[in-house]
This record gives sequence, structure tokens and C-alpha cells, in this order.
Amino acid sequence: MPELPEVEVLRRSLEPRLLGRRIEHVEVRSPALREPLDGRSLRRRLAGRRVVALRRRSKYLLVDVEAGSTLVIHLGMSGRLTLAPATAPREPHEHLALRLDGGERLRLRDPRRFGLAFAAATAKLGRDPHFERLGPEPLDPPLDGAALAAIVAGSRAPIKAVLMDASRLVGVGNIYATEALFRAGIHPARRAGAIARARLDRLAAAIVAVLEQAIHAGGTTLNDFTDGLGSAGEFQVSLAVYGGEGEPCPRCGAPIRRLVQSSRSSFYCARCQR
DNA sequence: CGGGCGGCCTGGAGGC
DNA sequence: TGCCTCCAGGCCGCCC
Repeated sequence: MPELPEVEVLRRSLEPRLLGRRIEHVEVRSPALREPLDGRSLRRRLAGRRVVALRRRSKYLLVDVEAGSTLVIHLGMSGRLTLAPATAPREPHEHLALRLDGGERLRLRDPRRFGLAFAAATAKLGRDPHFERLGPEPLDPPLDGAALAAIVAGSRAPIKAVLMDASRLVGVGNIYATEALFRAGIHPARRAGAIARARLDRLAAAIVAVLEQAIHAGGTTLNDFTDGLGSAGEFQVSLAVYGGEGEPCPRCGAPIRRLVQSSRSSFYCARCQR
């Protein structure tokens, strides 16, 4: 489900509702996620503490609480994190629920179970295995052609794979890599290290623009993404090629093609993208 | 080592 | 109405 824009939209939607709230109770309802939930650690680090900050790194949402602990959440493909009244009925695939003062519950659901949640010391997150090998953020500071040139230097991999490699650049997944390459007029299979600098300038600008526009639109809701309060995104109507195999290219009208790279679908216009 | 692929899961969509 | 296949926003580990 979520790439950088969706996680950022989620963060912004929850921030005003969570800051200052106390976590009264931590309930692990079903520990089976990509990494099993550790109820003891979650309770020890979170229970009784107030939320002091909501941050995002890559596609991880970070909930900082008092006394130097952080709840780390990754939504995988199908994870959803929403705030609901404590009286709201339970729903299937609810793995973790945090009861807050004021009578609400923050709950993590994840049917496909590719997500994960754990608590750790805030000061040690940089050395955590989930974080220590992550590349730079694309929006902070905004990616430019020089930074992108350094990222792709010497790589023989397809540019699309490089954009989606979190050890080189975080936050860009299948949808936004596909859309940025369309905007920049670059074929997804082009060898990354062989792309001219002028085109890298365009690609960097396209990545920044598509991510910012998607955040502004509340994210992309293909199936079930919502923010923390249940609102769907609207960027799906602005997608130029993603998911549009056989439909006309919005720029030239040629049929959009689909290609599989590293077992992921890419969509592109063979006339506009070289 | 870089790069590619399968596997992890469930559920929705579409063909027959 | 089923039953089957394919496909899905991410990531890791194994292979060459």
C-alpha cells in the first residue's frame, strides 16, 4: 500500500491527534507479522507514556514517547493504521491496538502481514538494522540532479530498480518510480549509470514533484489506503501510466505497455520513454 | 559485490 | 454460484 507519500499523509493526519496523548494500554491481538510482535517490549516501552513526536523515516512511521522510546511501524503492502473510538467494533487482521487516554484506540491492521511494529530506544534507532543502511530522503533536502548522479554512478541496474532500492534512495516504490520515469521521459529498463546528466536533472525534479503532489492529494488509494482518520487519497486520478496497460498515453496516445522487472510491474509509453 | 528472483501472506478481480 | 489463476503499494534472503 504505502510509499513515502502515503506514510507522510498518515503521519500528518495522526500528529495533531496523538501529540500529548498517553498510551494507557498496549494490546497485542495477533503477533504474526513479518517479524513477530514482542508484547513485553512494546508494553515496557510504551505503556503509560505520552506521545511526544510523530516522525517518518523512509516508509517507517516513528511514534516517539516519553522517556526515550519509539514505536516503529511499517505498513508493508496492506497495513493500515487508524484511530477509532474505543467502542468501535474489532475488525479482522487487527494485530496491535493502543488504547489512549480520551477513549480512542490506535489500531494496526494488516491482512497480508508484510508489515511490522516494534519498540526501541529512540537514541539507538540509527544503529537499528532496519535503519542503518537506508539511503537519503528524497524530499529533505529535495533530491537534485547532482545527488541523483551520485546515486546512479557506475550502476548497471535498470533505473527503475535503482530508484526503488532503499539503500540508495528511500521512499520511492513501484507507483512513484513508474510515474517519475514517465514524467522524465526515461525508459524503466535504461541502465542507471548510462543516463546523461541533463536527464538525471529532469528525473530528480520529477521524483520530487510527484511525491509532493501525491502528499498534497492525500496519497494514492488504489484499493484501501486511508489516512489515520479514514480519509482516502485522490492521487490515483492523477496517475499517468501506473496500472494503465493498454490505455492511451496521456501525452501521445500510444498504448501504455507493461513490463516485468525484478518481478514487479512497470508501465511505460514506448514512444515517450527512451 | 551487484543484480535478479522467489518467497512471504491474504484477498480481490476476472475468466470459464 | 463456484473454482482457478493472476495480481497487488515492500522487503529480505538466496542465488549466480
